Amino acid sequence: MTQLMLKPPAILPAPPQVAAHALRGADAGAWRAPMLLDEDWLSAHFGRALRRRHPRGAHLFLEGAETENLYFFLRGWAMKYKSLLDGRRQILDFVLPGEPLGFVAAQRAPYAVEMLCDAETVAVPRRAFDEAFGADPAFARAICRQFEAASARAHDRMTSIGCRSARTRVCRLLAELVERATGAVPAHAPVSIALPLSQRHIADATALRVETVCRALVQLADEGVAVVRRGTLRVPDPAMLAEEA
Amino acid sequence: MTQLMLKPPAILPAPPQVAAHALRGADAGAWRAPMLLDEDWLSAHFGRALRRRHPRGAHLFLEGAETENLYFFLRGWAMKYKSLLDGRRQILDFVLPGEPLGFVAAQRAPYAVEMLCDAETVAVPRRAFDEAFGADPAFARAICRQFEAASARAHDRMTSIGCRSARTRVCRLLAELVERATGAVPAHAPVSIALPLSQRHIADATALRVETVCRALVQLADEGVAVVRRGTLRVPDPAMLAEEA
DNA sequence: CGCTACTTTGAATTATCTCAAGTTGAGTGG
DNA sequence: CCACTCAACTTGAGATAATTCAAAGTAGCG
Repeated sequence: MTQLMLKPPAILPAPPQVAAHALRGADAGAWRAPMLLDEDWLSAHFGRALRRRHPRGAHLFLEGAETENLYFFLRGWAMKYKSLLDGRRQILDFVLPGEPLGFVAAQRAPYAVEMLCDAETVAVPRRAFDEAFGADPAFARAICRQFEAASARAHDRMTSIGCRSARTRVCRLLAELVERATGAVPAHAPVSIALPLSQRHIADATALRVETVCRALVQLADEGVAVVRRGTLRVPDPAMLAEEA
Repeated sequence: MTQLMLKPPAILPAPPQVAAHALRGADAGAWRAPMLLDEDWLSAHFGRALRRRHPRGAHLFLEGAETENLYFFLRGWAMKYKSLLDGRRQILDFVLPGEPLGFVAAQRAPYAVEMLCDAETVAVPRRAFDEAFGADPAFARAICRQFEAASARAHDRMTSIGCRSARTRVCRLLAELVERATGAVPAHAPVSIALPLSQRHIADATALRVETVCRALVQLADEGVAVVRRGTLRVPDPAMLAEEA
């Protein structure tokens, strides 16, 4: 009954370049990344599925919360993070349009989720999700696939944080985000994407301090490798950035 | 057709304490952790499932390999790791008896898997696995659950590596392994488990250098928090160790 | 018994952090 | 339109946890 709504990102056509807007947050995420789970299909499949809008800074849920829904991102970026007792924060992953969010087994959220810009989601009640998971192997597989991809990203980030220099960690993060946002493998053509992240966010994702991130970004900008300015990331040569990472 | 072979670890009875053997590797993992996926059930379910023995140091597969099987660990420990060009190695996770290993979506292994001691697995051909996944929602859910748990561990480790001191990172790792190996939540009763890891392994898992790990372990031993000696980890007070982590 | 890998300890080095002090820039309200 | 505010960004200089390098000690294994 379900047509193939699961497209491997790799074979998707490269999306159009997004214009570089000066407004951080407002326009970030307006362009839709490759939609792994089609919205119409979601609506049809989950009768009680609820479409929701979230302002920048809103929490979808906090760490430890009992979540009654799972979510699919239609628009906007979010971050998964853990807070530490000493006030530090580790950003675990980012959520981009087209990606699912939530847990099948865990009762309590192992991390918090906060919107990085105005966003839109489809909330699916756990029960409906469970039914779909059991009834539709293709759906189950797609979810599993997403978990696997998230797991791979977690491993990459762990390796990055554990083994690489500050500069390299920042490069890797930027390269990853460009690749995920554009859905394209790194080429030599210049790319520009809306990046709804402060240096604080980059610092918390790479396990560096803001000052260190700042120094790295200044250096990268000087060298023309990558320029982050006013909510926009410009990369003259993504392949070069990827190589650095 | 499938009886409930999926038991949440939390409600399992605490397993018997394993005797402290002096032989690293030989006896490590001889005791079986809570089996999430029963061996008999696996055999019955996957006709072509193949039981295999692997010596310590053997690779199940290397990073980048095209794996034709998925695996379930019956006995022994293994590690998932990534190798870096400069010779460094990041251990991503450990695999304990009762846990599945493999990828549904990825064609190529994103990490290598090496045995930490003599081990025994059940290899399930990808095709058979896929069929079971589609045919049996309970199985699919169990797999998803395991992925989720692995993902949570990756997030914890990322946070640990990114935000904590050398000493704390080592404590967290030891606490995690004790909890996974015994299947029990930390109590005040002394615990001793076979730990088939060298300091090198601990270093690569915590993103520290061997010397730093050594210094941390010496300190922990002096304070009576945890003692690692000849393949055995003794923890006088697991609750205290957990608190430290 | 001797090789090899692992562990331990010390001393010097360094990447990153911390602290401190600007500067810039977006948003606000007069 | 300007002054004000607050947060984000930038830069410098000093502190430090962990690394690096070096070397000795120990244990496992053929």
